[in-house]
Amino acid sequence: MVLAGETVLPIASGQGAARRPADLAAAVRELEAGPDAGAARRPRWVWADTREAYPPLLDAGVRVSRCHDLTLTEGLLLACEGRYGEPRSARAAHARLHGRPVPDEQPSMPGTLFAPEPLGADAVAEVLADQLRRVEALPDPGRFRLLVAAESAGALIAAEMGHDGMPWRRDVHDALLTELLGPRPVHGMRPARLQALADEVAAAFGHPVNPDSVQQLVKAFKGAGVALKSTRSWELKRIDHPAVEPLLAYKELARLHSFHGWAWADQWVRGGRFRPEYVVGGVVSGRWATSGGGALQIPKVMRRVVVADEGWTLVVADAAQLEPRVLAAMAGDAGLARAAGEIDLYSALAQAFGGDRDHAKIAMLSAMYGGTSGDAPKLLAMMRQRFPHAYRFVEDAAKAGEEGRLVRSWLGRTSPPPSERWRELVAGPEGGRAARDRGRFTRNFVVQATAAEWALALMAVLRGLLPEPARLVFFQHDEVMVHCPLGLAREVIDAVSAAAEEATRLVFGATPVRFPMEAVAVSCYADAK
DNA sequence: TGACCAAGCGCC
DNA sequence: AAAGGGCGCTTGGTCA
Repeated sequence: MVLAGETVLPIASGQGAARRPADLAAAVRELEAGPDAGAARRPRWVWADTREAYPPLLDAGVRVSRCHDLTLTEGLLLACEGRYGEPRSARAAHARLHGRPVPDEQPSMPGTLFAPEPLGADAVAEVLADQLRRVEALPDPGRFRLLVAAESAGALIAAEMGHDGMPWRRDVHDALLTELLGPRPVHGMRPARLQALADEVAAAFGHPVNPDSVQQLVKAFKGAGVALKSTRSWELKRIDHPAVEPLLAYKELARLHSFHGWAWADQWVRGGRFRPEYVVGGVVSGRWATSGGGALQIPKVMRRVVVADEGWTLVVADAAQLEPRVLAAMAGDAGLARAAGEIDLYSALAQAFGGDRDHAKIAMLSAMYGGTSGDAPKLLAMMRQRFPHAYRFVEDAAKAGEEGRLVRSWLGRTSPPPSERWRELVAGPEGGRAARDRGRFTRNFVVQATAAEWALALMAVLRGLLPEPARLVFFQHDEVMVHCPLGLAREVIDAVSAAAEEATRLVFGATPVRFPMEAVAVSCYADAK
């Protein structure tokens, strides 16, 4: 079912002509809840961009069960086809289809002078048909279809989470800030506690220093006979000077104040809800990004501000050691898969290694991230010996990256090609360094991107299993949060486990690898761990 | 004055 | 506890 502007166009055969209902939202609601609307029979909505099409429906109280997002799909396809940089909007895709000049990528920001007419329903149907053809031409269309479905479901979920928002108690937030920083200052002033720490720093140096200025700090330490390469906190911790302690305290609190302080809450919290703007596929690996609100960087200390409504609860779940499990499943490494069949993967790994858990963890992370420092080389040799297939899998990805080739996730998300700049660097005297850097990136890409796919599948399945009026309200890479009435907690917790199993089956088929996802019901996010 | 970069650190 | 890949976001500082 195509939705373009105000037009609804059935594209399955024999379902009638395009129409422009007087009340679009009501028409969509009706089609979603049609007489024979079993879950599998509900329409799949095809539209240019979920970020534009869906929020008005949500505002009108309408939710859809599935969609095909042309823009997201175009991005996935272009990358896969080795055409990474080309504009990915549905409009651009349509222009290319007709051999017309392709419009520049145009973020639809408020205040843009030209808001182009939305693509017509026929054009949307044409782009869809073209995309479906291109998918079938890929080496593994089945997996890619799953990727498209999951990415599109993610777009629905992102819009819904932005609409519903995560519970955020402003009174608790204010109390926390006041406790740590002092009362809210008038605009532009430092909170009392921060000012006191800044004064302590100045006193330690014997002259005023702006603790927010790296330059001034380095100069001040130099004057005190301490040479510093940077003012990173771990470097500061190593030196002995009376300014260090108040400075470290200042840095931590100043960050809290400027990133997640009162001004942030004024902008992002309304009606007891924090409503971030998620960007699906905003990271090349397929992880989500945010375009405001910093939802993916909320400091742990802030978790006590996230409190369920009266009579409701928060079901919080995160996938344990997701990335090594993903590697085990992808590489088809029997030994690693056996370890990943256990709840605590690292302990199982340590047994297979004959070493301790910490070393097993370092070995695993080094393999996935390309670590070289400390004990990594020795532990990597062990990895290679014990888990040759898994080792080979990430080594191949790294080698591809070093040679400037593309790599793909399990479902077919494709890494960006190397830049011109990179090719120049690689040809130059310091070429080895640039090559190794890209190798580390592609090595990690195959794992991180596939982990993102699993998480997307998990959310898509979970969304379909949630009983009304439970809502997904937060997602952070491998962690989800559901807000629901207390009485539904058990059902939601079970839904999370079921969704993890189903996501694993969807993405990897039959595999001995387990993906444990333990959910807990808490009234406050801070109590979840 | 606005655009842009680097540093630094929060999250996974 | 960190290593290491990925990000967002703010501040200070530079440059046109």
